[in-house]
Amino acid sequence: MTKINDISTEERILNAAEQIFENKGMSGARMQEIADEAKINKSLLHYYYRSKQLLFEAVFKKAFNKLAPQISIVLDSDQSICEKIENFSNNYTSFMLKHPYLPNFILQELNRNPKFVNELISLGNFPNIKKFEMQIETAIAEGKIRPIAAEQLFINILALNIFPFIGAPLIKGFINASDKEYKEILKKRKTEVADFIIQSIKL
Amino acid sequence: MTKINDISTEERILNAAEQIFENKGMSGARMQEIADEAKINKSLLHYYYRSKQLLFEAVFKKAFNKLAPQISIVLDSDQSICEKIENFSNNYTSFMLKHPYLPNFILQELNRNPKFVNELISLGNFPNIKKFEMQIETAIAEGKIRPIAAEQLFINILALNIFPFIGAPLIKGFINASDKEYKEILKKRKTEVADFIIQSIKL
DNA sequence: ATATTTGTTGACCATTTAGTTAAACCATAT
DNA sequence: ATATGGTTTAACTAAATGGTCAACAAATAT
Repeated sequence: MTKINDISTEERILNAAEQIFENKGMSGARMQEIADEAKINKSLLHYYYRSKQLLFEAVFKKAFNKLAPQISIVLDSDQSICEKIENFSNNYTSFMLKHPYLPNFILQELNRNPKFVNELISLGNFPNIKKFEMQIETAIAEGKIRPIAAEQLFINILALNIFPFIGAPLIKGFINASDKEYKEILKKRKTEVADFIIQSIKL
Repeated sequence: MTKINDISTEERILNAAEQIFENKGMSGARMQEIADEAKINKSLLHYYYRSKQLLFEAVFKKAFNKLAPQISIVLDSDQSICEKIENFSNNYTSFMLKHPYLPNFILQELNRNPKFVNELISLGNFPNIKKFEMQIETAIAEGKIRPIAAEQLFINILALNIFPFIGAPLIKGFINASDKEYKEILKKRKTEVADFIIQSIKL
């Protein structure tokens, strides 16, 4: 059985599959390429994960489960609004600097197959805006922040944090930044984005 | 010759190709599917556009040439900062509501093949941040807006306007919005986003 | 020791897919 | 009417690709 070795092979496959799927997407990825990356025979892919589709789903769910907890900071935690904005901007950007292809991969595949969202929702582990909505409405009623619809604020928080990774190639072109320079700009955003948002909603 | 018919067929192909490529991306699109969509024989695709790659490039460049002028509003026009933010937010969102797959398509393909940006730049027609940078620096020096790096502000403007389209399936899931409800939320953003940004940079 | 289960491989298969080709079609100029 | 040249089609090809299978290897249980 060699449990140690089992895990090693199965994980090597999953890691290789992540690498390839996140770079090329479901339709651009090739089973042979994943096998090469994992340095195993192509048949082994089918031995551990029956089909390309199932391997893809394993990768996708793993990727999504890295994203969901970050979103939960905003939607489900008990922090104050400012804390949420600051923590999310800082944590998310730090995390994505290490996995820059992840947001693009997830959104790409969700756009290609929007029904997948429903599966994720029914699987649980899918953050929901309700609690956040209450928090915002209360804060507005108490005169702590400017009036703004919770959805709009939520979209803004996501947009300002996620887009810089998805739009990287385009933005780099517009602002003439090298990879290194752009990475510095992203690092600065850990605090800049939070400031920008808070500045906009404070009275 | 039938010049009228020539254009009609060639354009029917390009329209069909847009439809398919923007939905499925380069690697997910099938030449047969494009032919079916255009209601012509597959060989005609190769007659007018030698290969899948060339057909794809025609579609991509056409798509990019719809986006570039919008960005130029922000980077190259002579409007005031507020006018730029208001006009871009309004124009861009209005336009994208009619072409919701466009931003996703462009960013997807640029992420998959970042070298393509260089081609676009060398082809001209690629907006550059320099002028905008000067404008922001001047406005800050004159005490008209809060200090902020031009790149950061520019990224924020793009993020707040573009992300809601790319992230649509995910956001819809988080906020429990139907397609119709989400479209309403996007419409509201035409003015909300501009307010949000201006609120943040004004003194 | 050896039978049994688990892991791994190379060879193979059926299908899909981009691309080709030769013939048919059709409008127009002569 | 008919030759000409662009347009369109059906049939075909070669390569790529996801997936299978039977045999081999290695570990574990008996």
